[in-house]
Amino acid sequence: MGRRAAQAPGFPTNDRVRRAALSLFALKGYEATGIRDIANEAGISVATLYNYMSSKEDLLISIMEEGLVQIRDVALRTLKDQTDPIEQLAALVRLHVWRHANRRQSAVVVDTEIRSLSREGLTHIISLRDEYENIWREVIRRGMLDGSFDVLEPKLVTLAILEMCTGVSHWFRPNGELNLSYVSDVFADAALGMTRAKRNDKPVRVSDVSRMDLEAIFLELDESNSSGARKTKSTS
Amino acid sequence: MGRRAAQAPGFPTNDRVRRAALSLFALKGYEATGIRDIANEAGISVATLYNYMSSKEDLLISIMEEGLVQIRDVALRTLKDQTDPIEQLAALVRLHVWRHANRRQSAVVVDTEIRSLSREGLTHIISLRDEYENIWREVIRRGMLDGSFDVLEPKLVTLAILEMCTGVSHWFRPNGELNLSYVSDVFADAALGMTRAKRNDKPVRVSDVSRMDLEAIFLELDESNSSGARKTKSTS
DNA sequence: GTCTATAAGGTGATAGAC
DNA sequence: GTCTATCACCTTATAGAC
Repeated sequence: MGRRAAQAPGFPTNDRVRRAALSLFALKGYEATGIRDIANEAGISVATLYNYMSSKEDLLISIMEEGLVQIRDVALRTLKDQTDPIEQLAALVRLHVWRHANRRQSAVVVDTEIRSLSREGLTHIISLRDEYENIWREVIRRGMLDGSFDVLEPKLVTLAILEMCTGVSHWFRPNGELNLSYVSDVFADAALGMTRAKRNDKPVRVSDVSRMDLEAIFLELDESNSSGARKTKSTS
Repeated sequence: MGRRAAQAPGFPTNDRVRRAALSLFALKGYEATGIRDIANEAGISVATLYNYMSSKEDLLISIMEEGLVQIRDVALRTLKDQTDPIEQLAALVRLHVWRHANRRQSAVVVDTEIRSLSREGLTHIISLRDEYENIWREVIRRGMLDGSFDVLEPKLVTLAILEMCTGVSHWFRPNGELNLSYVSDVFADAALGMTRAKRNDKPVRVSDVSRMDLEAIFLELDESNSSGARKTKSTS
């Protein structure tokens, strides 16, 4: 794997630890990442590392929690601006795709490391994930009731759309040739097709729904979060 | 994690090792699985285990290879029976969903342990996966040319459909309340919606395409494979 | 807050007897 | 083919000095 240069100092140690763990967990996986790797990447010793976390698993839990809470809150906030299920579904798809592309590390850890959790943390994370999934389910359900969507099985289609969008994190590269705004259009259009979205008996395409400034939405959230910054370990 | 009972004997040791590794890799992940776990699950000692594999990673590679070769071959064989891209896409979706539900362990390992491979095995596995993806891409491409499909970006939509179907392995339970044949219908319908599949200018639903006996297809393959059984380690 | 040193046990893999 | 015993190293986590 080779020795990586420690991250640039200047950031508080607390942040450096989180970033180090996040990038290593995303790259190699939680099990394959040792606490020496984390300490080294953060530029501190193993003993010092334990001043910023209570255990390796607690660090994982807090990283996953942050990611899930963030996307859940963004989703809830965004849905308040719209009432049309078609607009809402397109917005959810864009948000989810954006996050899985531009916050890839966080998304990957949330998506793949659930199996590394042991009971205590597991129930907590699962319940957060369920909250987020229920937001989607509710939009699909309402769209079926008002005739916007026509699907065989709302529950399954919800999962299908979610998995489809989650997959973006597997191949999207921030500096690649694909434009993220375009990618999120393609996926929103796919979701509208999957649900057979219709307005006035006419199929709806992505060009028929309004767009949104994803960058701004997540930026706003980043700011409102960093003011009340969460800690991994309560320091006395 | 607790001590699991070793698998019933009767099967050749070679098979028991493969089954043990497969189920443990799928359950806990490759990194979290020790060679002692595998040996214990297979009912042999660690030293004996090394008579049936050359290394833990080689065992992983051979498991992933088997899974990928199998689904690739099933896909190729099935496509030969049909020429209509719409029928072909529905068939691919059904096969992929079926496999990710009924051969869940194999599918999960193939989908999640790519990052555990180191160069040597990685290139081999990636090229197999690319072969399989290209089968899908070609079907979508042909469907676009003959007017069956209408998508914004064939490459992205191919990935989207694949990821959507792959997700089935995350929640499907063989003895749960969902009927697999129904699930594969829902997903085939979703894929037809995503691609805006049309025949004679009318949207195609899953009820408009022919079904197939998935059970029989995979059974046939199991049999043709077990005759020329692959070995993990060449025994002198 | 940060370090060096170390505890206590797990890791993949092998030697050599039977 | 299968085993017991062992190697060299790595793992998470902590004690105690500064």
